[in-house]
Amino acid sequence: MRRPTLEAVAARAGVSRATVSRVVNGSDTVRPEIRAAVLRAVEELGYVPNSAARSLVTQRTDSIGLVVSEPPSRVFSDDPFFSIVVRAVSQELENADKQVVLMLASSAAGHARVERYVAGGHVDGVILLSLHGSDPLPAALLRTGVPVVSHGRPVSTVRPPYCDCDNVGGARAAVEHLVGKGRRRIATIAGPPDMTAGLDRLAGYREVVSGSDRRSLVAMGDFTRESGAAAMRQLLEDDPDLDAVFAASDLMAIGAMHTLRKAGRRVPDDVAVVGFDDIEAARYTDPPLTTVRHPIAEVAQAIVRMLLSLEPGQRPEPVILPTELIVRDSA
Amino acid sequence: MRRPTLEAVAARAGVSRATVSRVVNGSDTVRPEIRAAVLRAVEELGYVPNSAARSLVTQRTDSIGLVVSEPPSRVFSDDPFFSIVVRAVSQELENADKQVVLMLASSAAGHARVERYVAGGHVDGVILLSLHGSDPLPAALLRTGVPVVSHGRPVSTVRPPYCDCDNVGGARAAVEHLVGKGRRRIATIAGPPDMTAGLDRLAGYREVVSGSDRRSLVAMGDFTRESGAAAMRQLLEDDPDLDAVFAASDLMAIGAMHTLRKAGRRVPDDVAVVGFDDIEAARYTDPPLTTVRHPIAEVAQAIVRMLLSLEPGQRPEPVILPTELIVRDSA
DNA sequence: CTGAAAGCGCTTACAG
DNA sequence: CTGAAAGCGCTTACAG
Repeated sequence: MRRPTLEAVAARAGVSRATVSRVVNGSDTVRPEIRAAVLRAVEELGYVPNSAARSLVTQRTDSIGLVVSEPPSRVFSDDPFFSIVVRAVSQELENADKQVVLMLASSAAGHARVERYVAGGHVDGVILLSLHGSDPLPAALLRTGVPVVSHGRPVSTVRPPYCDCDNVGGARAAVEHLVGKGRRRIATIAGPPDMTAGLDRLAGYREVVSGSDRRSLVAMGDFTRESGAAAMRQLLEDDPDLDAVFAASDLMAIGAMHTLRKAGRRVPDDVAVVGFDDIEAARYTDPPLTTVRHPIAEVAQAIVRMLLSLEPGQRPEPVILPTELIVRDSA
Repeated sequence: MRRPTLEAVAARAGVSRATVSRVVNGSDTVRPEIRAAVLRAVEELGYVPNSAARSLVTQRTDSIGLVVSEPPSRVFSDDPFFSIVVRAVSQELENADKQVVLMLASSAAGHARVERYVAGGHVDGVILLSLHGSDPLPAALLRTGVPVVSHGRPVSTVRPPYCDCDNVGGARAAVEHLVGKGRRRIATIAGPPDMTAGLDRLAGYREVVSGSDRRSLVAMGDFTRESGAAAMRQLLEDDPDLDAVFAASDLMAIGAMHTLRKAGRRVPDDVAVVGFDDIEAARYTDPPLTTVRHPIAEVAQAIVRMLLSLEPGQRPEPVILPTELIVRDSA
């Protein structure tokens, strides 16, 4: 079932290929009768332009790469972050009539593939997700000359333009809330130290704690429930008298609450818990989770707009969106 | 920053474009010295083949479309199903050196876009997700002649090949477990009636209930937490004496437990709860959720293999993977 | 084993 | 306003 070409449409409409091309591309320098005849032929033949041929001459592909750079261990995690970003990006790109090409790079081989793919001119731009400190991808992609933006501030020294939420301010608000509730021993479960979301939320915690004559008490996690549960066990061992914990993600807060329950601590009576992200699950925990809203979809939309308006050689300023403390029952 | 072409590599290596093409594509009919010279030139110039030009002549794109057909209301839900499928498909396709092009079709305009995109030869095959009864997409895509497979049995009369889990059997096992525990008034929160996962899980429930001289008690949901919470409220109103509920998704089970808690019912003492899917969150509810394991990633892998091995004109048999009851504390 | 040549299906100056 | 022609960057019979 061979698809009809421009040639076939031209023959049917009795015009040249150039004219068909003009009509198909919406040029307004075509006589109405001719346009109508061409459109009829297009319709009758079910003509759809071949995208490879078009890209070859226009040097555009009308697709954008969404590169997710994650270690294999987290690739199957059910972090809603991924899903929300993917959907928001697709939706926003849809308005610009562009497609999303998804690329997971979870290994060195994966990185090489992504790099080749981008260098092969397959996409007009790249959105980077989940950047880790040692990640060589940003530098490699920047070198291809293709426009690149990052969802979240990258750790690496070579920095593509990015959009992020106010991680430090959000963490600060969370911990200040705990201080305001009179909590004395406030611990934190931090995110991975090779991601800026991990670093910045920890920085916000430290600022408030050290500014209020409290001692800091830190355990590390990697944003997953399981790591939150493990970190909470560690924290209880380190200081059985703690009366509050700020987890750098809702998933870790959920894991922490699981551990607290098993240890017989009541939330918030014995230990107050605050999360970060305000994912939907935060409304369904027992008790419902007090957390910091992370405008994930809004950041994604901003990224897309940034990418689409990027002029060659230009370095736009980062965009930082505000967070908001959402008080529920856990703290 | 113009990228080097075959031409440039040929000039540098002192051979013809045909020879460079052969080396780049791994043909073994090239003399070793020449191959080495070409590879050196490729390296020095940083040559990467232009994919549009290659596709134009080979008529292949080495990418596969993943089409998610969902109403806008659910597009931003954080159902891990979406994330798991996307990741599993990418991973599996990576082994075959193919890329995933993600397409969300959440409106009539979206459908038209997807159809045009596929008809435009942008992808070599299509994987369909979240099919709803009235969805015109399967028929439209099948008409393009591009290979299509579906994740989950489609409702529509025109049926692409598919892979699914044993929804009926899984639901049966869940309800039999409740019967075995001596529960008398077993309700169900069903999925949407325009999706086979909704229909089949309800059918499994009905089979067991009606085969054990119990009355059925059904409320409808749409697989989300919120719908599960609302359905549970309805159920408690309809029959305050119910002592068990089978929810057709873990998310709905989580919503139902939320409602039960607010209504002062203890789980499982007053009301036993069983879910479906065994998402990670099921291990972190209070109490941990008894559920039916849905091998989402395995189904996705099977789909990809099916798609890649599809011969033109062939209609492979559906593949149905088994489910497994996971007993925890909620029932 | 290698090269000259045709051709994949489009777009876009350039003439007219 | 329209058409003839060149060209985008590859691959692949076909000769040799």
